[in-house]
Amino acid sequence: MAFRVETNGRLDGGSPVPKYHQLKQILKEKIETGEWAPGDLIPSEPELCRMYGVSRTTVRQTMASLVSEGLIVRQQGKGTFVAGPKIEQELVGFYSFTEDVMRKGLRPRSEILSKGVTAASKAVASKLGLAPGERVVYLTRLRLADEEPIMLETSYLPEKYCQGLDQIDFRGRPLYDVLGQDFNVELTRARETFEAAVADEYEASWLRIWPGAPVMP
Amino acid sequence: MAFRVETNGRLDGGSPVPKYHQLKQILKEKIETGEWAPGDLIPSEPELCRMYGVSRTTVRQTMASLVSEGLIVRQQGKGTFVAGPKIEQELVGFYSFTEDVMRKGLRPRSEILSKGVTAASKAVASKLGLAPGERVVYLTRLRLADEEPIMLETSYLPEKYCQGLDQIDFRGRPLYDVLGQDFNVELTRARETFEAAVADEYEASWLRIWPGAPVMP
DNA sequence: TTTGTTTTGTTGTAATTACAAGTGCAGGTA
DNA sequence: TACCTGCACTTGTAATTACAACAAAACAAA
Repeated sequence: MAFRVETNGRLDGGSPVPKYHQLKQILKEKIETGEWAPGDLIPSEPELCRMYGVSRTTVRQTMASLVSEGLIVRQQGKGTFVAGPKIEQELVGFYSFTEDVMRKGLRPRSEILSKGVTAASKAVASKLGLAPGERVVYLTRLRLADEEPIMLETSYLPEKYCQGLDQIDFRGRPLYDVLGQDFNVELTRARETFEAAVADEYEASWLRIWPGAPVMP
Repeated sequence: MAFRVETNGRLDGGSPVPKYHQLKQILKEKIETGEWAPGDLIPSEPELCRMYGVSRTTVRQTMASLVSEGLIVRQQGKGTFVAGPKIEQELVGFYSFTEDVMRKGLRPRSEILSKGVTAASKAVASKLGLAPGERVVYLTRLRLADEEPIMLETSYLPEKYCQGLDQIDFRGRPLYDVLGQDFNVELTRARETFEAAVADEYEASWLRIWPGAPVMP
């Protein structure tokens, strides 16, 4: 006991399962069990090397895999952080379709297919931290890049944060801009669902003919 | 001219854009232009090292990226091959959700959210090679793996190939099985749209509460 | 206080080396 | 023929080294 080495355990080198995969499972578990919560800074590469007795090569191979699975986010000079659920990632990480498309040199545009206010379903309410039945604003937008339909997006927001949202014309403006400037909504309380990120030809043509279909749950 | 070195050109080391990214663009272009066709065996790692004057580290970094984008497929001992287009992979390559899920050791299940017959819109008609207004069968299914909603899928098929499809109970059976055995439909005439391949927790709960929403265009 | 510089710690890029493991073939052996 | 062994070639795993790029805090100078 007294001389127990401060390490989370060496990885099994003789095992047929590669070290980077063993390490990946270990880190994955820490994330999934909540030992490492979303937003947490996780140990740096050199620390992990020491903790598990592997080279930086192996640690980085593990990290790359976790990044591609969307479990962690890395930032040069700062560190590696546990990613929230994808939704949160894109919102809290300040994902903006408009900016994203512009960065690629394309012209972004949104078509509002439907919007309004409705009572929150149980599922939506729980995600937004509301009581079931509380009123939420919904918004379904077709997002286009250079007039090419790219994404169908449905957003829910608590109505109490968005009085008058339906009068706003935010075509061409990022939704978060509108909310931030005009309503000062706390971003972390917004949730969105994203559908159909695929942009293949057929999907596009299918989206194009959508008139204003009633897609609300 | 006479002594031109047989190489595809060294990469620019002084450039701010990393070598593995430069190489990635080069290989990507060869694939997208068709110089390397789907199924082709592309140069081995040592060959690429020689051709572009980079280390195997860099080549492998490039390859990993292309694999994650689905442009190439690698096989230990054999080599690296150009992957077909995704759509083709999944449809013409006889993609079957049921088989795919079973291969992963999970129990596949489908819930039919809506089905019926309608007149083909112009867009759908053109994709299926029909005259506008011809009748098509539509089918919206929620696909589950071990009771976890994974995919929301809408299929269109020409009615003339599918007389009586609505009487069939194909829960648990691959759609192509049903069509192949009972209707002998030519697979290449089928088209599908895939939505929401993401399986994160929130998306799942959102799908779960979908009663049978009218999602037809 | 404000600004600029240095230092420290982080991830990113890259080369090099070594061996393991899968594939296919050529050649030898029973 | 049938089987096996070795060899050549492929990708996979892993350690090591070096430096670049970025971020933030600590520090020094105006």
